[in-house]
Order: sequence, then C-alpha cells, then structure tokens
Amino acid sequence: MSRGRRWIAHLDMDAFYASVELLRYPELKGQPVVIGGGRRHQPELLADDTRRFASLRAYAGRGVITTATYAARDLGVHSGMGLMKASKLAPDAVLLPVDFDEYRRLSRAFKAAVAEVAPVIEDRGIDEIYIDLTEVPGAQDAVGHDPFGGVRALAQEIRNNVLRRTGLTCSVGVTPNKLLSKIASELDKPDGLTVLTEADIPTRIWPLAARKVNGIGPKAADKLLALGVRTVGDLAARPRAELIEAFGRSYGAWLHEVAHGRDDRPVVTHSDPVSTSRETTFERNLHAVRDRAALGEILTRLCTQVALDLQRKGWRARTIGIKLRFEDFKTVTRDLTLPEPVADGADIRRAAGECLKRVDLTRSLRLLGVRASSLTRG
DNA sequence: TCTGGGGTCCTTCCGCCA
DNA sequence: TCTGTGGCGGAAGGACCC
Repeated sequence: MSRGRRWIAHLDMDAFYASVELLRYPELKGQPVVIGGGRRHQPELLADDTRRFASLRAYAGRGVITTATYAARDLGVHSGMGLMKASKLAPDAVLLPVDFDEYRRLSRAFKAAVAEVAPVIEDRGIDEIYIDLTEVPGAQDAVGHDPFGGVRALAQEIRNNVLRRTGLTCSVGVTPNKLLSKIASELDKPDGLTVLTEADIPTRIWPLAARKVNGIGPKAADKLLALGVRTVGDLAARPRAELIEAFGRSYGAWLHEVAHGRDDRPVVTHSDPVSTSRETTFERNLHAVRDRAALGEILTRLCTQVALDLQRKGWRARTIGIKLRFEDFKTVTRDLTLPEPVADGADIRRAAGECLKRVDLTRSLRLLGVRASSLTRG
C-alpha cells in the first residue's frame, strides 16, 4: 500500500541521438554536429585511420534535422529544421546519418540501468521514460535537513547508473505527477536533477511559457496568446468556465487542471501497439499519371515493409490505410477495414490499391505512406 | 531552399441498427 | 408503420509528441 508522498520521475536523455554518435566518434566532442538526412553521408575511413565526415555545406535534398549537439544548437539550428536552411546557418557543422539500430540498443541499455534501481517504468519512446518512485525503498526518507533527501538520492543513483552503463548523461525531474515531472526534467538540462513539490508551482512553473506544458502545442499556444495567456501562471488565473468556453468541455477543463499542476495519470508499464506504418517523401514530386509506374513500385515497397514489420512483431491488421501528401503540403488519408485481419504483403497491397482509387490524383504528390491498424496478435 | 518518419489520441460525421 | 433516439463501428482529419 502506498504511504507518504507520490513521487514520479521523468527521465530524458540529453540530445540522445547526437550523444550516441559522440560515443562512437569522440573526436567530434565539442563540435557542432547534426543528425539527419538519408543514408548517404556515412563517415569515410581514411588510409591514416582518421575519419572524414560530411559537412552540412554540400547538402541538397528534403531532409530535416533529427537532433543537433548543443554546440550546433548554439549556431541556431534545431531539430525539425530543414537541412538546406541549416546548411546556411552552420555550413561547417558535421552531418551524420541516423542509425536507429544503435539508438535502440542504447535505449534498451539505459532503461535496463534504470530498472536496476526502480522497476516501475513507463516507456515514452526511445529517449525518455516515467518512473514511479513512490514505493522504492528510501523514497520517503528525509536526509538531514532535506525532507526530500531520500528521493533526491534515489534519482541521483538512477542518473549515476545510466552514466555507468551507457556513458550517456540524462536529465531528471521528480515531482508528485507526470505533468510536473516532464516540465521539471527540462529545467536544468543537460545533466540536471530537479525535485519539486506542489509548493513550488507558483515560483517554478507559473513563470514558464504555456507552450512548455506537454499537450499545449503550437495551435493551442497561439489561441491562448490571442486570449492574453502567455505563461502557465496566466492560464492559472483564468476561470475554468472561460477556458471551457474557449476550448471546449474536455480540453478547456484539462487546461485548467494542468495550470494548477494537477495530474493523476498513473505510470503505465505496459501497452499494446495501435498501429504501424511506413511512409516516404520523394526526392522530387511525382504525378499519378506521368509517374504511375514509379508510384506503383513505391506503394508496393511500402506495403512489403509494413507486412514485414507486422510479421516480425507477430501482429495482424484488420484496417489498412494510405496517406498522401500533395505538393501544397495538404494531406489526405483513406482507410479500409477488412473482414479478416491480414499480415501478407499482397493482401495489404490490394487494400492500399482500393484506398488509392478513392483519392483525386490531379495534383502532384510529395509523400506516400501505408498504415496498418486495428492490430491483433497473429 | 519549404517543411522527415513513426506514432497516439481526440473529435466529428455518417450509416446502420435496435 | 412512423418517428425519434442513442449506441456503435468505421472513416477522415487534426493536434500533438518524440
């Protein structure tokens, strides 16, 4: 039975992909490095055993930055930025391709390191997790004059163990709930530890931009700004009814709760996947008529990849969908639910073909995707 | 020089059916 | 039989996140 305070940690690996690359290529430490783009731009091993890295200067294509080192961020580049734009800002930055297999390997390693100290973990993707520390021995103890010394020491032990097992640093926020911990882990990044309680909300949370709240994205932030709400504190000052009026019953009430730091979501240690998908942005836009053969090949390849993903994980899908992005960046989707779940490439291809017939294909396409959902165990 | 890829969840609409 | 209502699955789009 739970006794004492609820303590939830949010752990976020520091510039994860870039830090993994620096483990491999320590000679790049301190340099501006960006990760992104295609499989080209592999470092080249020279005769004298040194490596030659691609620089951003020569980049041409439609890729974006996946992660950048802190040195690169200082030059004004950041994740999500187009590589062409980044090459103007930081032409001498090193460009490395993404290596998801390696990131997944270190992701498993850091999660195992955490589990050695605290086993109740919620996966939130490759580089972050929530950890329920409430029941971990020592979490409720005071240490000297520090009433929260026990949980602080525990979080530090987790950070030490992650560094020991992976060579990577992380930032941790520890608070009474997931919402506050997610915010707190960013307050002292990189390599930081922040412990907060409800008493700290007015001084540490309310001054922050509303956008810092997980769940307030660019659209909601713009709308809030138009209402004169810039910070979390501004949001907390608004009556619940006013927020519901502006944002609807569900989201409005949620905004009111989060502004006051309230969140009772549990740490969820297991969840089944909902969908799996593959998509690709073309090197150049393709037209349904002029590039019919090329598009057909790409669609078949995506279906094959989705089928292999399903088979590898032992899943079958009852709903198959496609996603198309036109030259003007407008996106449409079409779904088809089948009488029986499938995992075969040809079945998926047939369903995707049916979906495609329901789209007006007069404009050129920049992206094509295939999605499998309504998953069941095969 | 336009803007990746892989996800989750929510809302709305629609047709079907009890 | 007509009308209304409410649940539900499926489809589409959108916001958001890493």
